[in-house]
This record gives sequence, structure tokens and C-alpha cells, in this order.
Amino acid sequence: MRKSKAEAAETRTAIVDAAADHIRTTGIAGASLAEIMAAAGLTHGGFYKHFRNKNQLVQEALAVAGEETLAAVAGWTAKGGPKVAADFYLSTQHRDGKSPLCLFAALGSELARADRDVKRTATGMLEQFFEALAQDPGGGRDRADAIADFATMVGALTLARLVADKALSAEILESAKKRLAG
Amino acid sequence: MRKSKAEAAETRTAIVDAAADHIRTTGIAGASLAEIMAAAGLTHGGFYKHFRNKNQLVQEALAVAGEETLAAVAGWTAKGGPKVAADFYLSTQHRDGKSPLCLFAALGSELARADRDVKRTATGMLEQFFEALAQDPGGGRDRADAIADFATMVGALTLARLVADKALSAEILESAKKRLAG
DNA sequence: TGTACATCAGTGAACGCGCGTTCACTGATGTAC
DNA sequence: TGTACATCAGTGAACGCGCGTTCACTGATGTAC
Repeated sequence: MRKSKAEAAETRTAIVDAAADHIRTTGIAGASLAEIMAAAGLTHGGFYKHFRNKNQLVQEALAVAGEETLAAVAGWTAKGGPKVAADFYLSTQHRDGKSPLCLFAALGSELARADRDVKRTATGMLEQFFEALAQDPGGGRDRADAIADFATMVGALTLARLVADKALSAEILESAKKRLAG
Repeated sequence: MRKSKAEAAETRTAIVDAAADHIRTTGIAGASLAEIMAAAGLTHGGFYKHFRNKNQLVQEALAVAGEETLAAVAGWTAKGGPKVAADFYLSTQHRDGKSPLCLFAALGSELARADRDVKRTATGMLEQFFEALAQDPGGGRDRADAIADFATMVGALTLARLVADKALSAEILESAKKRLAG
């Protein structure tokens, strides 16, 4: 059942998109190729017609996941500046994963143990985040501020997600919002 | 080759200590029982004489790892206040894992996906961190400040660890230090 | 344009491997008398 | 205190399972003439 080149390209994109979603939910190690392929509407056997191995898919999925989050952050910033972006990033909706989750909050500690190629992809995405967040014409915020802000957001969202206590989780988000507003 | 009760208790402690180390290096899913038992000088078969299952060991190991980091943070704070504690936390030595790594930076995103019991253990440790860091008599820092500070530290260390570029990694640590000092 | 053949996207079964967990066994420790 | 037996910490082989990866196969697509 050979598919046309156009269909095959769509299939490939669907696999990467499914991986970008799945990986942020289950982690890299926790996302099996069979699950990702099923989410893309395929059986697992065909995976190697599109990718060399799982690692190649992970790299492409990270890039897609990063661009999704980056587009969201850029959108929020364009709408209301860094403060609005921080409010969205630190919302309970983002924490609960209803909007696609920031890849650094979803995978941060796992990426620290990833292999060199995966880390390079993640580094490229992070550099783009810093550049996007540092663009604050006339706001008096420099690159170091943007980096510290983003570190606070990632740390707060990570901690808010691992906590088993709703009240403490909300307190973490609020404390970070207050810091970023002040 | 039955061992005495005292020896068995020592063995149990050795297993938990080995797990507390190993888990922060490889992640929870990446730390196999065979590796942990070998690190404690044992074969894997005897594991179930001490623990119900892997999950029970993980919970105890998280508590030990948390207490280790907490003792270090408390020590740094006692020595020179919150600023010195932040400088140690954000040092390249801590980032590179030569001192035992903070469990939230090591496992943050993985703990978000852990089961309820593991999350509860992590929550208890985090609450102790907040209380320890909020104790700043006369410094004018309240609990919200302590939480935001810790979020910044965890986020910065996590990002500094996943980056494949030494210069960018150092820039992240320095930006966070600057924020916490100001 | 039509025909014959090569290509290859996708299927589903199978592989080797490492994992958590179980189990029969060993022999020193703990206990009952 | 000494003896006989039960207990159980630790060993090492084995289990079932899910994983990433491979492979023979199918049949529609792409290509050469």
C-alpha cells in the first residue's frame, strides 16, 4: 500500500507532531514509539521508513515543541508585554497541561541527561526564548533580566507541577508572578 | 548466609543511600534496581527482603536526597545568609554534580509525572525548603520571596544543566545570581 | 497515452535486551528448651 | 550454658513484559519506454 510522496510527507509531519505532544506528557523515555505511531494513526512497523531511530524523532519533536511554546510566548508578549506573558506561563491552565506545555518545564531534568545531539537542539530553542524575551524596547530590561525571568518561570512551573498539594502549587505560581511583576 | 539484625539494618540504609545518589544521576526511571543494589555491594535478588517494591525505595531515597540538600542549603545560609546559599546552589560545582545535586533540579520534571505517593514525599521536602529559606530574621524577606528565590534557583540550575554550551550555561547561572543578589 | 516493471509507505510478526519481580536454595543468626 | 530447630538476609537463575529495532510481505505509486 505505497502512499504518494505528498501523503508520506504528511505522515512524517503527523508523527513528529504526535511525538511533540506525547513527549511532553510522558517524558522522552516514557514515550514509546508504538504509542506515538498509534497517536499518529499508524502501526509501529513503518516508523523506520521515516526516521533513522528514536533519537532523530526526539530531536525533531523537541524543535516542534519549542517552536509551539515560543510562538505562544511571543503571542502573549505581543498582546500585553512580559507581564502578560508571565501570567499566562504561570497560569493553572498551563500547569495542568491543557495548553501545550513548555518543553523546558515538561522535560527540563530529563534533557540534562539526554545525549549531545538532543541537548544541542534544546540549547538552540532556549537561545531563541532568551532572545524573544529580551526584546522589551524601552522597558529597561536587559538580557540578564530576561534569562532570570525565564529561569523563575521554568522553576516555578516545574515545582508547581510536582507538588501534590493544590494550595501550595497555587502559592508557588503566585509568588513567582509577584516577583516578575515587581 | 543470614546476617544479624544490625547488619541487615546497615544494608537497608546502604541501599537507600545508594538509591538517593543514583536516582539523581540517572533519573528515577533510569535507575535500575540491579545498578542500585550493585552500588550498595549486593546482588539484585535480595532487594525484596528490604522493600515492598521499587516505588517504596524511591520514596525513601527522595526523602534522604532532600534532607541532604536541605542540610547543605541550611549550612550555606547559616554561614553567610541567603546570598551565599544562592552562590553555592548556582555554582558550576553544583551544576556539574560533584556535590550531591538538589533533587528538584535533578528530578523536577520527572517528579511531575510520578505517582501520588512519590509526589507527596517530594511535596513534604519542598515545604521544608521553603520554611528553611524563609527564615531570614530582619532581612525583610517574606515567604513569597523565599519561594520565588527557590524557583529561580531550581529553574536556572535546570536550564544550566540541559544546555550544550558552556558559555550560555555560565550566563544563566550568573543572571540568576545577579537577580537573587539585587 | 498506455503498458510493464521497479520502488517504497505501511503492516504485523518477530528479534534480542533490560527491566521489575519471583523463587528455590544456602547457611549464619536468633530462639526455645 | 548447650543443643536443636526455625528464621531469614542474601544469592543467582528464571519469569513475563514492553521496549527499540528488523524483516518479509503487500499493493498503490512512480518511472521508463
